[in-house]
Amino acid sequence: MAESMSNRVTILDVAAAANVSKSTVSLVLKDSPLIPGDTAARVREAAARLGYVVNRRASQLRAGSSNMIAVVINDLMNPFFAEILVGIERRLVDAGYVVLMAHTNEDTSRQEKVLRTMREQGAAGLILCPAYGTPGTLPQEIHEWGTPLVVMVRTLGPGDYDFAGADNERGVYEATKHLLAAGHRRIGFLGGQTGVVLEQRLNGYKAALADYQIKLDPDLLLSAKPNRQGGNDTMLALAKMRPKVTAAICYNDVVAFGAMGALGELGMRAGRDFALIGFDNVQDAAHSNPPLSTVNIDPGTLGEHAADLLLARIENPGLARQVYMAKPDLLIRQSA
Amino acid sequence: MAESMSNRVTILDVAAAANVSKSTVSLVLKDSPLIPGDTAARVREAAARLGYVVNRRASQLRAGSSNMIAVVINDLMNPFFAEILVGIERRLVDAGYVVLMAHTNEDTSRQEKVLRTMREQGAAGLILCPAYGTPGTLPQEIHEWGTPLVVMVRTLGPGDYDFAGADNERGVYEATKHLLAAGHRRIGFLGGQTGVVLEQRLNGYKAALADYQIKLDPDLLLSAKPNRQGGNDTMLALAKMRPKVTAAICYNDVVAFGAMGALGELGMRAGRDFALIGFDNVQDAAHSNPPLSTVNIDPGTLGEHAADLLLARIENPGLARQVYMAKPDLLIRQSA
DNA sequence: CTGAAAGCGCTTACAG
DNA sequence: CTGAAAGCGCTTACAG
Repeated sequence: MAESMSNRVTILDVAAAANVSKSTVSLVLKDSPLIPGDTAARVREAAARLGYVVNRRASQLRAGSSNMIAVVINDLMNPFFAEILVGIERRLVDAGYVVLMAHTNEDTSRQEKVLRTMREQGAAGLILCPAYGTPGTLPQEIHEWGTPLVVMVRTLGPGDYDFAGADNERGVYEATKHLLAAGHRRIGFLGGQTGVVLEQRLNGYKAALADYQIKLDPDLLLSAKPNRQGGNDTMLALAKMRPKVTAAICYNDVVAFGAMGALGELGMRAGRDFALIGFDNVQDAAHSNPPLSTVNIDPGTLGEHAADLLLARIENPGLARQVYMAKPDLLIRQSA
Repeated sequence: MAESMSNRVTILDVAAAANVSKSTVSLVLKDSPLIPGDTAARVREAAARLGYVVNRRASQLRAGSSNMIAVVINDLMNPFFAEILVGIERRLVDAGYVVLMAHTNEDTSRQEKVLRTMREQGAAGLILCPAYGTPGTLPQEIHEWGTPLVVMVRTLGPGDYDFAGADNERGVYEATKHLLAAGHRRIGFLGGQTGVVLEQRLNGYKAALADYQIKLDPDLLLSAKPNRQGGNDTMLALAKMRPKVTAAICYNDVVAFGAMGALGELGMRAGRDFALIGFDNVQDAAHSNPPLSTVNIDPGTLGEHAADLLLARIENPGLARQVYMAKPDLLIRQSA
C-alpha cells in the first residue's frame, strides 16, 4: 500500500476556477446536455489548465460502477496463453476497460488468493483460465459474488457459466486422420498429464484410430508436462520404442517444439524422418525449425471472443449461457 | 462501465450484527491493538458469517492509498517480455499489490492512452517497458504526476528515473569474442531495426571486431523486426552472401529461432554448418532445435528486480536514482 | 440551467 | 476501549 499522488487537483478546484459549482463540473465532464456550450467550454478550459484528472476510484464508488476487468491466467510461459491475453486485453481496452491481470502458474492456492483480491477491488467481470485442480464449484461461487464470469480453455465441469474454448476432440481427430491417411500406423501421443483438455484431445486420437480399426497401444501415450521439456523427454522415449513409431500427435505446439528439438538431438528432422503435429497454432509455429503442422484454433481471436462474451454478459446479465468454440483447422506445414 | 456487485455487505452490516460501531469494525479488520480480544472475535465472527468483503475502492479513497501497480508492456508476443511480466507480477502480488496490465504492441498512441487510464485509476506506481518512439520527456512527465516509475529494458534518454535492464554492449561483446575465438571472421548481425538496445548491442559487436582488427562490413548488418520472421528473412539473406559468412549474432533469442528455421530450410543446422548466438536466454532457448547458445540476462529475475526497485521507490520516494543492470552471462549450448 | 445536499463504503482523528 | 463525526472525490436526485 502506498501513499497516493501528492496534490491532485479535484473537481472542486476546477469548479472554483470556472466559477461554477462542482455539480456543474461533473455534468460537463460527462458531456451532459444540461449544460450550455459556453459554460461547458469555460469548465473544460479550467480543467485543462489545471491539469485535472478524474479520480475513477471516487467516481465509481459513488456511481456503483467499475471499469476494471480481472483476467487470471494459469500459464503465461506458454505463448498460447500469452496470445490469448493479448487478444483479451486488446478488446477490453478498446471497450474502455482496464485489465487487472494475475498469473497463477497452475497453483490453485495462488488462484484463490488473487481471485479474492480482485473481488475486493470490485472488478466488473472476470475472465478465468483456470489452474489444474480448480474445483468445479468455483463458477457457482463466483456467480454468488455477483461477478460476471467467463471461463476459458478448460471447462470446469457442468454448470451454467459462459465458456470460450476449442473443439479439442475434433481437432485432434482430424490431425490423427491426416497421419493415418499418410500411411502412419504407429502414432504416439506426446505430453499432457491431466485435465479435461487432455481427455478431449485423447478422445479425438482414439476415435481416429478406431476409424482405422487400430487397437490403442497404451505405451504410445506418453504423459508429461505440456511444455518444451515434456515434449523433448517424451519424444526421446518414443524414438526408442519398437516396433518403430513414425509419427506423433503433440498435446500442444510447445510440446511439439520440444519434440522437434529431441529429433534434432537424434539426428532426425520432423517432416523428413518423423511426422509431428501440434495443437493451437501459436505464432511461433509458422517459424519453427521446421515449420510446424498444427491444429489452428487462433489463440488471439479466442481471447477476443472471450472478452466479447464477458462484455455481452455485463451488458445483459440475463442472457442465456454463452459458449464460443473455436472451430479447429488443420494446418499442414512441414513437420507432417 | 458495469453496474457493480448486487447486494454487498458493508462494514455497517457487520457492525450491526456484532453490536458495535462501524469504527470498531474497521479497527478490528486492520488488526488494531486498541480492540480487546473478545470484541474482535465477535466482529470477526460476524464478518465471516455475513461474507463481508472489504471494498478497496472505498478504503483506499479514504486512506489516500493504493494497492494497484500499473505495468505497461510493449511486446508480449516476445517470450522475453512475457517472462519479465511474470517475474514482476510474482513479486508484486507477494508484496500485496495487484497489477493493472496493459499491452502497447509498440504503439505510442496506445501507450499514451493506457498511461492516462492508469493514472485515472490511481496506480501507486508504474513499471514501463516503453514502446519504440516513446519521447524522452515521458519519465519527467510521469514524475510530475507524482507516480513512482521504473523504466525497463530500453532507456529513455538521460534523466533521473529508475531503470532495470541489461548490459547489452558487454553481452554482445562477449558473444562476438566467442565467435572470433572459434575462428569465425565473417560474422553477421541479424535483426533489430531501431532503438537504444540495438545501438548498445551493435556497439558490443563492433568493439569485439575491433579487438581483432576486423573492419566492420556494413553489409553484414541486417536490419529486421526483432521477431522470428525477421530472423528467418535475414538469415536467408545472409546465407547468400559471398565471401561466405559462417556465424551470426542475433539481436535476441526470437530472432535466433527464426534464423534456425531458415538454416533448416537451407538444409543446414546451427552449430554444425553455421554458428548462431542469441540474446536474453528465454526459457525456450534451452529446448530449441538445436538448443541455443545465448547471452543470459535472466528475464524473470530482471522483472523481479524491476518490481523491487519500484517497491523501494514507493517506500522511500527520496531515494537516489536506482539502476539494476543484469550482468550478461554467455551461455554456450549447441548453436555455436 | 445551476447549486446545495446527501451519500457511495470506508478511515481517522477526537471525545468520552 | 468504543462511538459520533467528518471527510476522501466524486455523482445524483432535488430545488429553485
